[in-house]
Amino acid sequence: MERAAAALDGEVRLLLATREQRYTGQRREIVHALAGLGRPATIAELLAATRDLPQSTAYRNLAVLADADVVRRVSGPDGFARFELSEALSGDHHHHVVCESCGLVIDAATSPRLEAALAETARLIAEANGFEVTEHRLELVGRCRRCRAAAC
Amino acid sequence: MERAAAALDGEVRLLLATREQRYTGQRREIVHALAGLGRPATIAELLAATRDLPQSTAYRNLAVLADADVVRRVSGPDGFARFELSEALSGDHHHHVVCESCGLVIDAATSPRLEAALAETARLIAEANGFEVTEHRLELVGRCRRCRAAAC
DNA sequence: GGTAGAGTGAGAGTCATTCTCATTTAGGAG
DNA sequence: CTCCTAAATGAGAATGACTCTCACTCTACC
Ligand SMILES: [Mn+2]
Ligand SMILES: [Mn+2]
Ligand SMILES: [Zn+2]
Ligand SMILES: [Zn+2]
Repeated sequence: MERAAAALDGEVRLLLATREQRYTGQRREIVHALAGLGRPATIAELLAATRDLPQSTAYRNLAVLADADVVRRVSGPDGFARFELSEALSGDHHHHVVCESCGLVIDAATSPRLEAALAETARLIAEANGFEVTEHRLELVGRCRRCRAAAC
Repeated sequence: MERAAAALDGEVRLLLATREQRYTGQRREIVHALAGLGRPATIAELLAATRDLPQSTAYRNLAVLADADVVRRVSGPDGFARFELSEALSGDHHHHVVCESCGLVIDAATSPRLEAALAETARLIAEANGFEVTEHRLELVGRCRRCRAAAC
């Protein structure tokens, strides 16, 4: 993990440098908390996972990190914003599964077949509507294992 | 349109009746405004498209209509909630294309190939994570024709 | 017509998020 | 190392979409 953490820091520093932003201790804490969690985290989760991170600083730094394409903002089923390391950084395109009962959001692997169908859909949309489709977001909605077990 | 409008009202009345809710004039105005627009509308758009609809009544009635499965709440790229007639009512499963420049959201037809790929993905998720997937939401993100034309 | 309960609407309240600004910090110049 | 300047910080105020309150109105049913 030492090596991976150092490589992550190097990439983040580079992305921030292109926007003339510094890679401060708090920003590193946020990035490493997100890397450790491995799923989209709310502000509350980030505050719990770090030491001495004021709420206003968390919001401001997440905006900076999102602008530098270090993190991505994901909207969950509840009203809370969630954040994860960007696909540019992790190099792994994926989708999300959300539990409509407890709000949990986890990553879901994609597949060549699904991506091919999505690409074809995007092409048809472009033809029919003049819309240029640059990315897609897919959420699979349901109930997580825990909520199913606890169900009445 | 006369026939279709009457049929729509009948279905809405039935859906509301199962929740012991009335189909009032304001609720009819909202439903018909949504039917006329044919794409997810914001509260502001609904207020502009109707006469004498106070904001608080719009929010309350949209909540009632959503609870009765007459309308569906869709989250747009900006922070604003959007509403459309439910798929149960229109009988047409579809996805959305959103313009990240101006916030426009329009409907996008699906295809058997895409739905099959989505169903397979849902099955794999269930196997791997114990997640019971009941529905999916797909947003194709890009730039609309108007924003592309106006681009710098 | 009378009445009980649903619906209405103006305004107050909520709360995640953003903004403000005085203070602290850090990186480069000398 | 010591300034100097601009970025970063953080406590609190402000914002704004949305929800709640409650006195009033309407409506379905008798
Ligand atoms: Mn993710
Ligand atoms: Mn739609
Ligand atoms: Zn759950
Ligand atoms: Zn646009």
